[in-house]
Amino acid sequence: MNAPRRRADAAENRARILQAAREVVANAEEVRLNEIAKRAGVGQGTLYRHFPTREALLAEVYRKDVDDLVAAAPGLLAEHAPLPALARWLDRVAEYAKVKRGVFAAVEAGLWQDLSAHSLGPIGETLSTFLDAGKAEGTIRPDIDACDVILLLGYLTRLEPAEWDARAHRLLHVILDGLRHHA
Amino acid sequence: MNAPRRRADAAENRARILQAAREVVANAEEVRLNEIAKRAGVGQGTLYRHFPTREALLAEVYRKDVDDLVAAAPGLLAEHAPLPALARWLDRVAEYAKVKRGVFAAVEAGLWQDLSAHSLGPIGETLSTFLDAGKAEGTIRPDIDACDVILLLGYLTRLEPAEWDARAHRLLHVILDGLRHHA
DNA sequence: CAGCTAAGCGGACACGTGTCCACTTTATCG
DNA sequence: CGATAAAGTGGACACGTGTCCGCTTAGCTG
Repeated sequence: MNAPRRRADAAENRARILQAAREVVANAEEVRLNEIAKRAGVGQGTLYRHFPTREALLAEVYRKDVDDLVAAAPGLLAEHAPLPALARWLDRVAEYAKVKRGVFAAVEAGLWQDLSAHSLGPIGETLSTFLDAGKAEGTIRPDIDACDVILLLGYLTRLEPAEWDARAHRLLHVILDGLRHHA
Repeated sequence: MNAPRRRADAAENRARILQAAREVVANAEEVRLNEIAKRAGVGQGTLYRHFPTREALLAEVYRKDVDDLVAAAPGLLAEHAPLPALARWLDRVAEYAKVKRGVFAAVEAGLWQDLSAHSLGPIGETLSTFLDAGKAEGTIRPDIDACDVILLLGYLTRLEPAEWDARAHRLLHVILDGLRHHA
């Protein structure tokens, strides 16, 4: 972590790539890696060196959004019972996914890589918080974990914009009902 | 449907492509369209003319499997109440998805195209049968449709083989619980 | 300050997908 | 049977992703 050898220019390149990525994401609908590289004035090799996959890049670009989402969790848990709190939080997640479709897909994919590495990542951790609270209370079935929920939430990725309003919210409720522990 | 003009050789090409596709799917893990074209002795253009997307091709290759799945539905509905019948059918679907992962993804994607075209396709129709029976009985919530269920089922596509046994069945139950109508 | 070493660079390349269009073939019709 | 129109063909091409490797250059070392 502490200052690997040649950080000066490498870090600058990394920053430039990120900057370029933000611009491209903001302006264009399509996010093409080589375009980002060109705009940042670096070769693809450099881009891929800093961000091994497209998901890694997008995840970094939107790290702040994820942080905001994560930060909202404790407040919800303090004010509501676990299940309603989770419902509200997922509403926020879904809202976000609606606006930033492509990004959400990327984040989800990245998240999936985290899971392979036996790390839940910030989103997974947050989900676990809700789930644990619900399990302790006895309202959430004890046999599921954050990974399961993420799997189910994946539908948000595939939902066409046109179908969004009609289905997203309702399906969230279906999932929440499924998570409920029927004593 | 009845004999468009130049069917003779075109149909033969189509058959050869299908034949080649079956061989490739059976032998290789990777399914590359251009390999199929080469093996069939046709150009890519011809392949894409007959099957506009990779899903269309795969769907045709596995049409029989889908038919089998669809054919199993009436029997289940005759012997069981709607919800348990659906549970068993989804078990079969999941079982199939486990063995033929790539295929399932392709079928799902194709199915999604059907839905865009306002046609449910055979799988969608079958699901609707179960859902309608359950709604009539009052055990399935009335506000969901086949499309919703397919959306939720999408997790099967993303599930890693290693995780399969641990999660697939359980998540099926979570979904079924979510579909249940709590009066 | 000069020389060294490896971290870092960047673009050429390989690969798969899907599109396009000039050419070929075949069914029909006079 | 020969002309014709259009259905069909096939491969070249454009594009995006991701990899690879020889060259550059920053930062240490004496």
